[in-house]
Amino acid sequence: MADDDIRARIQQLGVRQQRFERHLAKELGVDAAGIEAMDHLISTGPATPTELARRLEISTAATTLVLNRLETAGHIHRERHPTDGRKLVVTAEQNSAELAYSHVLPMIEGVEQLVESMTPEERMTIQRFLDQLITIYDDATRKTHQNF
Amino acid sequence: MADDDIRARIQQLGVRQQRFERHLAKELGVDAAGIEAMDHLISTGPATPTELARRLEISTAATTLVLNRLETAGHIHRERHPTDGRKLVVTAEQNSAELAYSHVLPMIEGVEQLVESMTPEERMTIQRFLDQLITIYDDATRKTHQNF
DNA sequence: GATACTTGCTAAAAAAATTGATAATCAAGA
DNA sequence: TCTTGATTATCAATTTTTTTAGCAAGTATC
Repeated sequence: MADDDIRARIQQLGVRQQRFERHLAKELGVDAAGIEAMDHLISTGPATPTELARRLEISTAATTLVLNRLETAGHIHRERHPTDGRKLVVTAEQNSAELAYSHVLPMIEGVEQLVESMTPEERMTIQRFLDQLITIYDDATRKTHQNF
Repeated sequence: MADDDIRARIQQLGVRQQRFERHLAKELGVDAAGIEAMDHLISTGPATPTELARRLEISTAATTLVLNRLETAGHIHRERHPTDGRKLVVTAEQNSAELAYSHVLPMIEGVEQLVESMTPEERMTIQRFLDQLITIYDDATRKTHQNF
């Protein structure tokens, strides 16, 4: 019976995450795809448009438009790749990165405090739980694909 | 330091959830909004368009279009509200509900097994963790709103 | 060096959302 | 009762964002 409670909470968490992303997007004046791109650029560093397309799971054509919007807004800039002339390197502007980070900070600090408030055993429990949950979603996403 | 690991996992979970939803949408031939609407109708029973709009966090006009698409595809039907002539009652078709459920089943069973494999203490830890996490996201989403 | 692949972009079209307006209904109060 | 104001679902027009298809430039492989 507790399964249902936990599953309901997992779903609710997903709802909140999406809501937070949309909120962030509105707050910063960019669209949701732009937020995800910025997030990737900030947390993993510069990337090429194709890498971003894979990360956002949209076409490279759509990525071009996302980057156009971000560039127009002054949030990123594109440079030529030093060795591969076909590629570009997309980098988040310092100012925009800091602005975005400042908006995400409350969430980060909240999680930080929450994790710190737990015992090492609890942390391990949570970590294992999350890992297995991710695997479950991955498996479930592949499952029906394989009917072909 | 473990905070970062856990936060990364939380984010990854969100990515998988969205991916699963899109996968489901493609699998069933409806859009993501339609999936969420069906989910609500199946798990909480019939609802009015306005209720669905609130749940999906889109306008009632957009909801009308979502319902049109679902109705055309034979996944739902609309009836007049018994007491309030302005309202409609949207109900999921039995066949579609079962079909949708069968596609979500692998995920549900996975979570079920995962929860069953844990001790009562671990379950409580997870539950508290998820509850607090939801609260953190809610707070973070409100935060910058209140700059006005 | 010729051929095939990769990369990022453009253009046209499709998909889906928003905003604003409208018709029908309800709820209260004069 | 009737009228005023609010609510509900829809429609129409516009905007936003994505996809598909195709292309030009660069790279790699043979």
